[in-house]
Amino acid sequence: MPELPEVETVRRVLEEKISGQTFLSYRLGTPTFYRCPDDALLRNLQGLKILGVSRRGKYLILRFHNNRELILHLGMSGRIHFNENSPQARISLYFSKTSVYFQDARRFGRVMGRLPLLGPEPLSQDFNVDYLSSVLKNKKAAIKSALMDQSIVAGLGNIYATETLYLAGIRPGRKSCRARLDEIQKVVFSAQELLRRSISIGGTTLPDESYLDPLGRPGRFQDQLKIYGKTICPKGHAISRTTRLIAGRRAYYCRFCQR
DNA sequence: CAGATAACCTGCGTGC
DNA sequence: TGCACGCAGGTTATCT
Repeated sequence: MPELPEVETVRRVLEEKISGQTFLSYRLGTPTFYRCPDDALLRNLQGLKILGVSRRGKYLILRFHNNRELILHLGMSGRIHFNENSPQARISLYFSKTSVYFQDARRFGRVMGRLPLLGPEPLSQDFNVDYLSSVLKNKKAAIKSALMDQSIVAGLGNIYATETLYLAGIRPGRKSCRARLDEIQKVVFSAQELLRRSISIGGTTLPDESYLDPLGRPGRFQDQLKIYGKTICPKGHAISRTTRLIAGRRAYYCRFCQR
């Protein structure tokens, strides 16, 4: 489900709903995430006031008093909501006035104490042509793999990497080191444009509705996708797919618009 | 050591 | 109807 714009949308709702409240207790589901949260980590946060909710890449950061943090990652199917009746929640967080439920069918979500090492935020000044070209120039891996590598840039997943490469006119399987400077400029610009526009309308909710914000609202960016999940590109060409897997999945692209 | 691949886990749609 | 199979927005451990 969730890439940067969706996580950012979740962050905004969460911050609005729980800032200033005290973290009272929690309950783990059975089974919980497949990488279980550290019980001591959660225990040690009890009684602390939550100051706000931040985001880094696809990670949510609950900021507590005393510089303490709780990191959430939604994985593929994770969803945050406030509905009382959710016995299947993998974890429930009880704050003084609000209960937060973390649902996650596939159990790939995570609750942890610290962030992993991440590349720059794609919407920050640090993500620019100089940076990206210096990283890509020595890499032979497919450019799509590079864009989805969270240690290179934090927040792009399958949907936004696919769309970015379409807008930049680059095939997903192209070797990173074979991207020209003007193309890398387009990658940076397109990714930022996509992410900004998507955030402004609540992210992407695909037809299966596996992403909804914490209040159950869908995003609207799916209407602006150019090739992800499509059979033809905006110019009417049939979409192709790579025979080889790239970053573990088949990559979709237009062989006329992308070189 | 970079890069590719397998594994983690559950649910849903498809085709036989 | 039942069942095997493929596929899904992600990360990470393990290979080559």
